[in-house]
Amino acid sequence: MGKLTIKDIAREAGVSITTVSRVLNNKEEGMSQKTREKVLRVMEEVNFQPNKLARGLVTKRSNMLGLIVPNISNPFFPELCRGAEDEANKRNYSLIICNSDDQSQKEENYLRLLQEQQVDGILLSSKNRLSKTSKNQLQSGKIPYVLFDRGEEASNQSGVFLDNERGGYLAGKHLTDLNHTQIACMTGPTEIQNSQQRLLGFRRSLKEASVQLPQSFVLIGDFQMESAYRLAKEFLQNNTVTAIFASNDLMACGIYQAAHELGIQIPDQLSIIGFDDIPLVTALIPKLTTIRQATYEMGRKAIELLINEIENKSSEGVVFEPTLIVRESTKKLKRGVDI
Amino acid sequence: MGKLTIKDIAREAGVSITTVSRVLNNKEEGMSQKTREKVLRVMEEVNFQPNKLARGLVTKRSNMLGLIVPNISNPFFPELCRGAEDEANKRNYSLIICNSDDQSQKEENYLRLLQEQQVDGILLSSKNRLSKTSKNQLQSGKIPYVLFDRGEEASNQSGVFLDNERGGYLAGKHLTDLNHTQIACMTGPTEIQNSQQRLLGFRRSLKEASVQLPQSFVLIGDFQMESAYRLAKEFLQNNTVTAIFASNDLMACGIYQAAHELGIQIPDQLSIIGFDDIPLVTALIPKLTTIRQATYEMGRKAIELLINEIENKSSEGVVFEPTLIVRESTKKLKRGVDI
DNA sequence: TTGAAAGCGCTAACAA
DNA sequence: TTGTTAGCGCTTTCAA
Repeated sequence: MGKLTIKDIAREAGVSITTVSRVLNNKEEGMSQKTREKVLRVMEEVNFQPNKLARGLVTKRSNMLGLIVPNISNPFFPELCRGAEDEANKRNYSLIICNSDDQSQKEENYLRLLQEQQVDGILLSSKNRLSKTSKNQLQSGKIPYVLFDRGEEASNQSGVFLDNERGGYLAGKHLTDLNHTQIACMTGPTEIQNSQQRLLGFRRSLKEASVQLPQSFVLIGDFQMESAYRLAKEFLQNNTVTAIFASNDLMACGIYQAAHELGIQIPDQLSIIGFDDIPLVTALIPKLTTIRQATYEMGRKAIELLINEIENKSSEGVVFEPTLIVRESTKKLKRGVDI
Repeated sequence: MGKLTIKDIAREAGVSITTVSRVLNNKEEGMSQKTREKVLRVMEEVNFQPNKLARGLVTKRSNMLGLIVPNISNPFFPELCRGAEDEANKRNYSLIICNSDDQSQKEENYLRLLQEQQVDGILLSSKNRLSKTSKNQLQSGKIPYVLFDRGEEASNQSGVFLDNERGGYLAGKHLTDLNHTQIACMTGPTEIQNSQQRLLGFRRSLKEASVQLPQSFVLIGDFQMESAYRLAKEFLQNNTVTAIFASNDLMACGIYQAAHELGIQIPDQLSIIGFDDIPLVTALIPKLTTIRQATYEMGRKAIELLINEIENKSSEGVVFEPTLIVRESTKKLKRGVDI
């Protein structure tokens, strides 16, 4: 026998398919308790599993959501996905996860695919501004979507973002509060807004403390460990700083390696502060001081917004505040000390 | 206007819906080039997106696959998911990802949910043996599935596994080859078969080298960093060993912490070898020597098997071989040295 | 309180 | 080479 349908249940229970459909959807009104129980019993007996595709075809609701991340292997995203999945599941939605590798081409393909799969909404963490094609794709489909992790200025589009400027500011302030005056900064790719914002905030805090940030102390990284290692190694061989702010934790790891190989002690000779607070960062020795994003919560919230938008058509953005997590990789300098 | 359907395309192009369906499905036979082009043009113009739910309803193929992992936040799994997603996408399938937290209850719920969503197959990484309910669920639905990462003895069920015994053996052999004779081992939970297998192989290698493994040197961990730290700290305060094998990298991280706090130098006073080779492990100082699983490739292969099973009904298991990755956390002892 | 019937958007015989 | 028609499994008027 193939899969059972409501027809089979109806026949077995001696009622019409309408009635079966009614108990399936918990329609309270108008139905004798007896009938309902009879149907339920039959369903139970045969372990009936309604076909959601068929339902979706008529209700225009698939109860599926798309989630596009740059790369799930980037340790920043699993937590986010987890938050998203938990919230989605709680609200009876399933999550289709896609990796765009920050390529517009892939992003656009997935956007189209997801719409063909009739997802009810899309959660999108796109590199930067949406490509025109992506935007068209999204809007022509009239599909609710919320953006995550990257800003879209002056948009009425709902989204979940971090106050990156504030994060950069906190990092810089922490360092200047510890009396550091010779500070370098490793940013992410310049075309990514998040990088820019973090650098901006960082600059602001240094300025407040009257600390200079020479242009040559701003290293342009790419958010990866490997290149951060190389950049840092070269930089540290030729320059003297007492602290570095890495725009994300992965790059901070690379800096650890470089310092280690050069025999530079953290935090005694060099303070390092990261950004993100990815889980494994507590495994570093010494433990990394960093700026935390509430990643799980952001994933959860993003889904919440998305579902609200789907169900009520209401829509608003949320900006999360980063927090400073002081661990062991930053150290207070005696006032006026230069190494 | 609502979403466009093949009806609209048919009307616009002045053909029947059958014809539209035909070009949609690239049916070569019988259709003038002119008609095909006309239809394609119309589709192009309005950016037509066929409804896959409707198609699935008739073809009995949703082109969706379910992937159940214990927890995507465990750094072992993102790589796997990535491999799975890439392969799925290449073959035109989408992936619904679910976190079971190793709870049978959640696993069963997801299994049911996925079947109701009409996924074409399921990739399942279950804690241990499948619960009876899960098994029933899977079999009553007649849904193709492949198991991942954990064994199911004497089953004709296809799956993708690692030779964990061999991995444990390699770890032990590496240590004895380096002349270590006082060795401890931190395992995962005893009820997880993988743990057992790794320990078994480890024991075998020590035996071959005539090295004792006292019962008190076998620490039962839980694959987490935190408890590994606590276990290791207590153990290292009261015992003298020159090497520890951690059954996964996360626990190795915890041991690093403990050693660090006790002032024990790695690898000079203590060699550590891990298991898995999760990405961030190269960020540890010194870099961790470990047993590598080809995680991405396993994810890819698992999807390949699953799709084969779906499409050809053929089915076979694959066992991957672990490899030893020597980095900096293990050190050769002079023969006959005891500390 | 219940059921008959239409139809969601698509595919697949079968006919022409 | 093309079209007509009957469903896929479900929900939803509308009628009884």
